[in-house]
Amino acid sequence: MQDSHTSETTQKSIEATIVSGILSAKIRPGTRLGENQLAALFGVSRTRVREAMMRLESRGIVHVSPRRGWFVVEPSAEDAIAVYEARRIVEAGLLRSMRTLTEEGSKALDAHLTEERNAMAAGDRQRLTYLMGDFHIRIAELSGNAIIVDILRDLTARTILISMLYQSEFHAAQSHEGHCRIFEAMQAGDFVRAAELSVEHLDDVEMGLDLTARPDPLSDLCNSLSLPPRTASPPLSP
Amino acid sequence: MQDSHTSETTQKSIEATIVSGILSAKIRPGTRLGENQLAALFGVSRTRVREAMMRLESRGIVHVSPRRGWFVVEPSAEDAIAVYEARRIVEAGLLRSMRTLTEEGSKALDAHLTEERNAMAAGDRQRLTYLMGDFHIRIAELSGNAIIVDILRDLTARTILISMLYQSEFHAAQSHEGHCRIFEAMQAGDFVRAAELSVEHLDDVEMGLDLTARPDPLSDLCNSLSLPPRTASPPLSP
DNA sequence: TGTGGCTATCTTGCATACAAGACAGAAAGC
DNA sequence: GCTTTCTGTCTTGTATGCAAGATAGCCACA
Repeated sequence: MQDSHTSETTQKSIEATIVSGILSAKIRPGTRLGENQLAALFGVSRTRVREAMMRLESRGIVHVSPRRGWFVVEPSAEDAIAVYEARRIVEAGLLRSMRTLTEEGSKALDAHLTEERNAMAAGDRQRLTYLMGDFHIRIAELSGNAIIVDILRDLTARTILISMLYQSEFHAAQSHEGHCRIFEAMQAGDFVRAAELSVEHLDDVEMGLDLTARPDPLSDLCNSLSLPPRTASPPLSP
Repeated sequence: MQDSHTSETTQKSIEATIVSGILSAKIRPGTRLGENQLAALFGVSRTRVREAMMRLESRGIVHVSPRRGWFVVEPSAEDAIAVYEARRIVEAGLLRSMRTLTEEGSKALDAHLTEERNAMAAGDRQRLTYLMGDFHIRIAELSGNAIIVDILRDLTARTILISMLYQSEFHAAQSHEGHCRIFEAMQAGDFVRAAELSVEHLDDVEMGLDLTARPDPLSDLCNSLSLPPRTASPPLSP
């Protein structure tokens, strides 16, 4: 699910690969997604790449600058606020709609929180970013409602892009603590409390952002100079 | 916004036209959307039609049957349940997140409810279907959150498709009454109550569906025989 | 009369070709 | 040295061509 070019290039693998790359913080906001590069990477023609880009655009993941190229979105401060507001609405509504936490669900969340702890102990920041977002998707999966899962996956992807732009430092321990408290409320069957905690948790994370910072203080520069982004792994190299 | 081929064929007009057609119940579920037909209708090449179809597919509005064609989705009974559940989650979360109802918002909703009454008096069922769905979108617009508006628009489109498949008769008066009660709660500033009423309203509508009915008892037949659907206006004729 | 298979036609899937615009870098002028 | 302009290159935008598959209708045949 996370390597680029499998032998069988299925219909939506380009789309899924890019979203997966964002969710695991391997693709930065503003990353250029050239049709030719992607076509070569996946061994297909530009046509199919464009179709994937169109779908991703309708999901709010990429945007096109006419005759310049496709870019992973760089959410503005207003966008960031809207995304967090949307997440509060959907996640609180979701938790409030829940009635029971199944045994499997409890185990799944427990295992997830253990993974979070392991990643924290290992200092694996990229994996941690992925897990912190995935927790909320896991909760959506408990509901069994694929529509909500899709919505939250896309919102989480945008959240990760936002955090890469505006989050000066990563309070992983605090987020993990928030997740644990939400889980405890769910285990206690108090889904109203879980919803409230979830809203507070999202408020906390949003408050930790520096939304006064320009979205692209020097990532623009990097792109202009055709330099790779300032992280360990280059965006889409095989 | 509702006629097919304007002189300026903008980037997303195909997409918007089809969604608009569904929202106003002019396009039935299962309607075949031939690439060639749409291309001719909009005066563009199949390429752009395909791009619009791709975006609509990612929004859950159409689906493709390989080498057979594009079709407006015919939600299954399970899909219908998931859509209503998702709407309850999002709309209840939305209303609970609201704090005030502005003067403009109150006027907009009031005007909308008047339109509903007018359409009921005129017996304009198609317009009524549109308005009944649009009420919920209007509420989303009050929040000023474009993400939530988009989500609810797509869910509403699917809701209308569901009602065309499973709703034996249309209790417009009952729905209108529900909308009025939600509006009253909002005017009173009681958004928790408004959220509860919204959930009940959606429950009522869902209960009015006959989900045991097969999704396509004879619309399949109509398509197979290349007959127009059994409504007044043919799906996409100019 | 019913049934099986064949073919003609129509559909989408996918690649490619060409056009138009944006950008970078060089060259020219001041 | 600085600015301006021009041109080559690279990008996406769009149409078109061809191939593969699905379907319908016809024909042969039992």
